[in-house]
Amino acid sequence: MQDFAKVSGISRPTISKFFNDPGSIRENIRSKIEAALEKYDYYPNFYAINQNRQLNKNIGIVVPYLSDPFFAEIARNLERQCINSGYTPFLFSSHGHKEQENTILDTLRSLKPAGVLLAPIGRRTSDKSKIEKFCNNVPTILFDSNIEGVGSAFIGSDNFTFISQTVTYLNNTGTPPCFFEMKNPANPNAFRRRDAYLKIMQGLNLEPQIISVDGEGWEFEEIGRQGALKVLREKTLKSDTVLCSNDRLAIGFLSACQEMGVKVGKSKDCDLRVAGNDDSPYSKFTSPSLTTSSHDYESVSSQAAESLFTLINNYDKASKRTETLFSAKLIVRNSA
Amino acid sequence: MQDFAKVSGISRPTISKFFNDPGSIRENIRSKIEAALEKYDYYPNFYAINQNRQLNKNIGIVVPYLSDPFFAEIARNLERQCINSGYTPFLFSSHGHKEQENTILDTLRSLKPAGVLLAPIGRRTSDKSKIEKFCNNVPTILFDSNIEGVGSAFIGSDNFTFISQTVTYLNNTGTPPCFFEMKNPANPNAFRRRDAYLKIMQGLNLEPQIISVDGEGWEFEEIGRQGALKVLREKTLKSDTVLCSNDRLAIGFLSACQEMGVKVGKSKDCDLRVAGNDDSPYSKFTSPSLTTSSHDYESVSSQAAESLFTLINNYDKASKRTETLFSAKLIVRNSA
DNA sequence: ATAAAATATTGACGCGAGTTAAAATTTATT
DNA sequence: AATAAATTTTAACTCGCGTCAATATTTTAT
Repeated sequence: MQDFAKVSGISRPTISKFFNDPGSIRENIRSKIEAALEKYDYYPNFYAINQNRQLNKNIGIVVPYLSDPFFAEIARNLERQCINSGYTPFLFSSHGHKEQENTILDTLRSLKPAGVLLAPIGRRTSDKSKIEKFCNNVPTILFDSNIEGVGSAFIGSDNFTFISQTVTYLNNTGTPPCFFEMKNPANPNAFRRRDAYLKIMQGLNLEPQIISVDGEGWEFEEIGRQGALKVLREKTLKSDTVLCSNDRLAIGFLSACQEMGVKVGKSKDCDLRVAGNDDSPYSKFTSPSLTTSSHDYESVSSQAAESLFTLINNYDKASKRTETLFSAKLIVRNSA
Repeated sequence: MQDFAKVSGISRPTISKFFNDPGSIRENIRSKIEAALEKYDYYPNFYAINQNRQLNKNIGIVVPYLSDPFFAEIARNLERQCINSGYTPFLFSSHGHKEQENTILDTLRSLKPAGVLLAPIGRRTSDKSKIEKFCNNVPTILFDSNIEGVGSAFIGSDNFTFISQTVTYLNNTGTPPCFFEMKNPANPNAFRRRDAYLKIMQGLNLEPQIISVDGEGWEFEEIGRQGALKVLREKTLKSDTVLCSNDRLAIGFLSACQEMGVKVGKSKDCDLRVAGNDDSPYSKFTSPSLTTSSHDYESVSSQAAESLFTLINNYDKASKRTETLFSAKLIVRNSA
């Protein structure tokens, strides 16, 4: 930078100011710098920049599993929000492993970002005390999956409305649904959905049936398919309507139905109605297209990002932890 | 680190050595450090670590669009490879925009990573001279999408085998296919696939039909669906067999067929056969399940990672640029 | 026990830009 | 034109750890 300052005819501190906020220096000086920049192709060193800075512009984004289209979509939105607000996002995926999540937390601690947007792999799976300690050192907003009392805020979707809307709809238009889920879900929202299903069925004075299928990991479609094949073969379904804990399981379920010659849909000649949750980008294109509940992706991500930005700018002033839940929107398609 | 050295009773340079390679110091000293680490929870500063280092362990991974399941999958594999080899991967998505790709390149230049795995958004879309300059400064391996002469190596899939296998198979089992694609594809491999289709049909002495549908961006399913609806309504298909340029378009095509009551499959009562390319994670679960060509994800990613690691360790010795293409594997399912 | 080899300690410098305070210069105001 | 206000320049310090050379201390081999 010293060299660049010399050749551009501007003092080093001014150059430094320029890179932090080009608007803070006088027009004629700025254009001189810009001209020199064109000519000499200098770029500041990331490590040196951040070494002795009080507040940098780096934001960490952590999701449990980036190959899941839901998280891919959320991550994409969050990155965009950060970029638009002048931050540099660093994206990490825990790959569904606690160890990886911990490693990422260590990396981030060392990166000392201005803030972090964290979707933990789960209250029961994550290393709670580690995350707690992390949040005490780095301004952090939790999203998607809540850990009570941890982080400065939580922003997510209201799993109860997901289920209640759909159960009500399915009940009003036909048989009340049974609930199809993983016995050991990778994502903790599944527990809340199961609870919601039970509560709502109870409220409607209906007998619940929960089908919990085997399988570990994040290959939900295959797990759903295998589970559905089993259920369909053994004919253990007590209802002709199935509500799946998430869309990816539902996609697997639909695939099994096709394989078994079970016709899915709303018309009279159909054997089964199947609904999902999450409105994954692929649900619109299944055969039949999947009836599901949609996250308010846009609201969740913009709210999470906004919360983090204000948190960053007011980190000294302590404020109460907030939890924000966005309601689901029922998306009626052809499968139920 | 000075403080930590004091309380742990070990000298600072030794602590420094410990963090760079715990195996390089004596057992008894190491365990002392580890004990102190437990007790005092010290972690080194990322910026300071990298500031005055000759070779760091950071690797940049850049993909054009992370919400595309193909890139999500490749990125996941690449990250794993890096982690397993002791590197810290930093993942970036260009979000399909040249400007974003350029910004990422700037960030990476400043990050001075040991190496970069880059999948450009495309020979025609990317800022070629910018990428070229970048590659002169940072050890870079290109993957997925080649830019002739740029980077130290290219690793990708052989688009020709994708198409040739499938065309041959479709031709042998029924009508030769027409080719369904985007007029202005977001991913440059589409051009190679189109060319391959033409060449192969010519070689077989068959009349090609290319259907190029409108639409911009990365929402391939919807683009495929709209395009298919148009084609099906206008009955412009000259063949009862459709080969789609990629799986996501095919998924949209299948969705349109379902909507129009067109039956897809291999049996006699079916109207159409549809095949895709890429073997996206969702293709197994469509109705009917999608016949497609599979990338050798594992080989591409491990080869790309390995190439980068050896490049990093031999950056001084100049070696010739190599191009490695992995063949596709035909995955016959029910749609064709 | 002694010599040789391997490792640890001491002390000091450097990385490259952020940051600050005082002095010098430019621009804006009266 | 004189004064006040806003920027820029100068000069120097800082950040935390990598790195290196000389020295001291282990460990291993003889």
